[in-house]
Amino acid sequence: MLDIKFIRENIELVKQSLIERNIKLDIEALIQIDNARRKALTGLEDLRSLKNKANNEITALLKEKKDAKEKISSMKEIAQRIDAFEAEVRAHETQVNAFLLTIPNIPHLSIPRGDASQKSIVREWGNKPPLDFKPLTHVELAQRLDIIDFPRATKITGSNFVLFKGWGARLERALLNFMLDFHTHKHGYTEICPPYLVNRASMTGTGQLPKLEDDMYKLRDEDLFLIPTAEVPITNIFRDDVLQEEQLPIYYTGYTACFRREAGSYGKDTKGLMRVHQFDKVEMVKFVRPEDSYAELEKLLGNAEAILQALGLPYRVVMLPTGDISFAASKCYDLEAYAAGADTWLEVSSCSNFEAFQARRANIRFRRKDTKKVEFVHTLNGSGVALARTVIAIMENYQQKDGSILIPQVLRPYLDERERITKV
RNA sequence: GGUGGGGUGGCUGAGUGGUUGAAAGCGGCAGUCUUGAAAACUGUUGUGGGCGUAAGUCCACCGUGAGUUCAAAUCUCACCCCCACCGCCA
Repeated sequence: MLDIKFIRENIELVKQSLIERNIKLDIEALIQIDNARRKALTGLEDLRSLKNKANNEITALLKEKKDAKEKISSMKEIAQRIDAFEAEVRAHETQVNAFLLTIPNIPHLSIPRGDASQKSIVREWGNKPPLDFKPLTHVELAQRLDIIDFPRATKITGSNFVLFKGWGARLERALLNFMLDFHTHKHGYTEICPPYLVNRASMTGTGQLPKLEDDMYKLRDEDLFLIPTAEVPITNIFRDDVLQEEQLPIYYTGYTACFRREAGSYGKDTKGLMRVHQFDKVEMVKFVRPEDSYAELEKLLGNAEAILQALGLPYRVVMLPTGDISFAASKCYDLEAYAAGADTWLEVSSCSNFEAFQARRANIRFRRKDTKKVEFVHTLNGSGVALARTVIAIMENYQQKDGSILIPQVLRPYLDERERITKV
């Protein structure tokens, strides 16, 4: 969320950012509502001031055992006018806040302007596997090796759910353990295992609500949602808290399943593991001082890249343009892993700096050591990395002519030191 | 699910209608004393917002929301959350 004061002082900047994001919002209308709010607020506060003074006088009269009847009855009318003003101020406030929750973050100056076609490729790492045969897709491989059972997942739950089996399930678990170990041992993160259900305040704090309610799985009997990413519970750890400057930066990582309805994306990327309603992901979340957040973003990106490098997966780093970054982000890099079977790049990580956008919504602040002043932290997060698509990349890039899959070296300690997954 | 207790400032904790933004203690900061530190003593110490160049001034905030009243931390109602015990259960 942006500060209303900031918006008032930077109207042109905010308007420009909306154009660059291709979002239509009437900022002038917001300013009008806020003007009305301020006007009513001033009127209200004047009356309240009057009331407070009168109440003190009444108190004094009563103490001296004097008659205060006249004074009291004269205040009745004031009280009514205060009630009317309060209702007005409240109505305006509700409108302003609702509007503020729909305004996206301001894109950082360093990112490309324009729609998705303007994304810029920052760098590529690794070489595509030199396969001397026609590679299979992960769906075909999974079927032959009997490690993923799509039809039965559909029977149990519905379409676009997954059931891993045998070495497929082991591979999933190995990847999670490997990534968590890597981030905690080598990158200084503290592991978190958070709840998978969160309340409305948490969803609003990180920016998923109110905009994306249709994309969430929601409980019927309670106002709780299944998390779409570990970002939500982990970022909300410090909701409404004041941290000490010395505590920063804070690095958290955690594995959770992630649940997404993907409403409106039917027919798109529906093959196999590409776009599923439940997938596993290791997430990294940082709480940092404002002046450090862009350096921290680069480090975060490096932490995610290190995973792909360790797994030996060729990938590219993409900087998203203004029209393609998420609602809450001001700058975002995607990591796209190459998958040989489909011959395509798959988004396996998204690393974003939210600056104070989430912190303002979730009210996450810290106290400066020297000035003692409190201000909002900057929050960042990145996938480190998302599993379903990483599994695609591993299966397709490491497939062998005989239909088996070579296991990346770093995963073997987690898989009984096996070299490959073969048909059982 | 049942019963009982409770949500007050960074923390502990008083406060049941009228200078209570809120006692006291702890913690923090500044000072006195000291070669230095500790102790002791003194002072100070919440957040957000409106108006104002500023000094300043006004308003709000005692879980959340509504209500009663001239006046609410204090009374009423609803909701949320926490704790304890019982029941159920991985």
